[in-house]
Amino acid sequence: MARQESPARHRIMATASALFYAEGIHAVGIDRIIAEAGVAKATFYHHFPSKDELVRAYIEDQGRLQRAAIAGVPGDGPRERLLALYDALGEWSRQPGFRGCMFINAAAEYPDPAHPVRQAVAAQRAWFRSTVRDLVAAAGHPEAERIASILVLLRDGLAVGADLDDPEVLKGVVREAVLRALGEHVQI
Amino acid sequence: MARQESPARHRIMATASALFYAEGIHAVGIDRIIAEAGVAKATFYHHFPSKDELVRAYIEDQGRLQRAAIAGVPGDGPRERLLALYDALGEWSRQPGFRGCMFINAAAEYPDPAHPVRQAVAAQRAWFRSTVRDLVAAAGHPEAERIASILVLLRDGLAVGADLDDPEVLKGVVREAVLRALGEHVQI
DNA sequence: TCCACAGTAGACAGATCTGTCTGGTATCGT
DNA sequence: ACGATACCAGACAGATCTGTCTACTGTGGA
Repeated sequence: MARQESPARHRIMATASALFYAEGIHAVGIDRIIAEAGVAKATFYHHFPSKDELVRAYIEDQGRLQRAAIAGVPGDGPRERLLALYDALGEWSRQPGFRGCMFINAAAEYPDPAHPVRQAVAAQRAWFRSTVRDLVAAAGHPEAERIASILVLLRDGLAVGADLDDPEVLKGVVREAVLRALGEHVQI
Repeated sequence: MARQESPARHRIMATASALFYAEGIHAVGIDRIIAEAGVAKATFYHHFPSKDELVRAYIEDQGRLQRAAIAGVPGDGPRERLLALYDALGEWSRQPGFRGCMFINAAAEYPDPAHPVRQAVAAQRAWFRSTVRDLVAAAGHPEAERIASILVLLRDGLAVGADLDDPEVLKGVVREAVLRALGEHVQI
C-alpha cells in the first residue's frame, strides 16, 4: 500500500512539478526528472505508466493544492472573502519564481481539448469559477454569473500580466477592478 | 535581394506560423515544417540560421500583423476606437481555430525573460499598452496609466478565457468590463 | 525462512530532433 | 557565356527523447 505516499513517488512529483512549472512541460525530459529526483528509471515507470500520466498527476496535484489554498482564505462574510481571495492571488503572483498560472501554461502546450491534461485544467477552472460565483451571489449580487465571468477574467489577466509585465503595478489595479466589478464606486 | 519576400521563405513562415500557433512551438519540429511547406532542408537553413531564429521571426511577424490590424480599427474619436478595438478582439477570440494569444502561449514555452522570443513578446505588449493608454488619455481620462493597466488585464483575460472557457459569453462580459473601467456606469 | 515489493544502476531499442553536407537543377543579371 | 543565387532531394552525424529490460539490493510481513 501507500503507493501514493511512497518517498520515491513524492520526490518524483516534487521534482517534476518544479521543473514543469519553471521550464515548461515539453522542455523537460524524463531523464532530467529522474536524475534530479535521485530515482531509478524503473522506479519512475513503476509509479507512472507514461510521461503523460505524470503530467496529468502534476496538474491534478497542483489543482488540489490551489483549491485547498483558496478554500483556506479567511474573511468575515462573502464580500470580504472575495477581496481576501484576490489579495491572496496578488501575493501569489508576486512570489519569486512566479511564472504565470500553471494551468494556463500547460494548456498552451496541450492544444487538444479532449486531452486529459486539458480536461483537468477545465475542471480546475470550473471549480474556481463556481467558487467565485457563489461568493458573489452570497454577497447579494443578483447578476452573480456575469460578475463571476469578469472576476475570472481578472484572475487570468493577473496571472498573465504578473509574469509578463510588472507584478507590483497589478496588485492595486486588480483590487480596483474587483471593486468596480462588484459595482462599488472606486475613488481613484 | 528579395530574401524577405522569396516564395520559399514565405511558405516556410506561413506553415511554421500555423503549426506553432495550433500545436505549440516545442511540439513542432523542423522536419515537419519543411515537409508541409514543400521546401528542402537546405533551403530552410539558407533562410533561417536556426529554429530559434524562425521562432523569433514568427513572433515578430505576428506582432506586425496584429499592430497593423489594431491600428486599422476604425472609430470616431478615442472612446469609440477603444470600444471598437475591444469588439475586434472579441471577434478575433471567436474565430474558428482560435487558441489563445500567440504571445502568451509562446512566453509559456520560453521561461527566460532574456530570450529573444520573450523580448519580442515584451515589445509587443508594451506597444499594445501604450496604444491603449494613449486612447484612454485622448478620451480625457486623467488616470490613463491605471485604466490602461485594467484594459490590458481584460485583453489577456479575454485571450485566455476564450480559448479555455466559452468565447461567446466573454464578448458581452468584456464590453461591460471595458465600460466599467472607463468609469461609465453600466446598466446590467 | 521466504516471498513480494520497492528500490538502484544502467544498457538498450527505436524514434525524433537540430543542424551539416553533398550534389544537382534552374533562373537571372552582367 | 558565366557566375551568383535560389532551390530541391536526401544522406548523415550527434544528441536527446520515451519506454523496456536485465540484474541486483534491502526490507517487512506471513
